[in-house]
Amino acid sequence: MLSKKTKYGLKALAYLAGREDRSPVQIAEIADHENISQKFLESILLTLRKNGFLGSRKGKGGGYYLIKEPEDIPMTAVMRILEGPIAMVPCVSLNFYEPCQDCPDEASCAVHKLMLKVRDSALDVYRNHSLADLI
Amino acid sequence: MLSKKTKYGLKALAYLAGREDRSPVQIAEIADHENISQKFLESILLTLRKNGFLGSRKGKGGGYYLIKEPEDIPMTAVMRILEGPIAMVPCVSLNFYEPCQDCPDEASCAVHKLMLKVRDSALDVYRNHSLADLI
DNA sequence: GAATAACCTAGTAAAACGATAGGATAAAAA
DNA sequence: TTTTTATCCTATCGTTTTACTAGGTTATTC
Repeated sequence: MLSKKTKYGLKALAYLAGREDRSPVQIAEIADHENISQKFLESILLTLRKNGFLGSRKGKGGGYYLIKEPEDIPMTAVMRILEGPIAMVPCVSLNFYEPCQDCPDEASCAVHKLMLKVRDSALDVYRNHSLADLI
Repeated sequence: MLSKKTKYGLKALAYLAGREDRSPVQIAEIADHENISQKFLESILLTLRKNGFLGSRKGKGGGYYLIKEPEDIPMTAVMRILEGPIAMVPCVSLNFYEPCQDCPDEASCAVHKLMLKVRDSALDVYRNHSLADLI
């Protein structure tokens, strides 16, 4: 299941991407428009900024704005920052790999083989979409 | 992320499917072979039985056994019982549909469109695999 | 009737989730 | 310079989910 954090983050990014100009938009405006708790959204936008997706300005006329063009923001990157691994098990994750405690041999693991295919199929979708496709 | 419940359930089913005969196998044997807590596995096998995937016998020589041939057990069915919805958001789920509170219009929701594609890609994998493919 | 092994309900510790509180900092306006 | 505005940041908190565990019940076999 997609966390609310990811869902809200995607909606906020899509909202920013859908605007004509790239002038700062206040958290309150986004939260209001997308029906998101403002405080919660605040923390989400903060992590998006810290990870290079957004810029921000304080004070009057401040807010958040896209730092790159929507076409140049791949969904793989966004999903990995917001949701974490795209894979359903750490042992098939490209960016968050971890071996399983319980299985002695990955190559002969039934779950491993299936989950590799599921990961590849999801990856295929995310790799072929940028933020621009969300608008 | 795949829950341990699902992971263990898949492993147990694969273990049963990989045996030559369909005679009952004790929980202890499966738990031992797959490095799973026996009590936890017990509850998982119980739900698999209640959902028509397994049969069981009590007493000496008892245990669990596959009720159908592995080829006839689609991964979609197994995943839905063990893990729940295949979709990442309820609003794009075929079997567990629920509307979102926060978004007024599904058709114009950025997340909705993307998650539909992700669901379809995952569904494609599960639909093209049966338990037989896990061995 | 003793041993065996599944059946079943309940409970529980720990982690994750979805926020919220409240002040600090920076920038613009007065 | 002071006030206002809006992000920055850390900490906390209630609820839910997860991953088990406990302990007794029932059915089957020997």
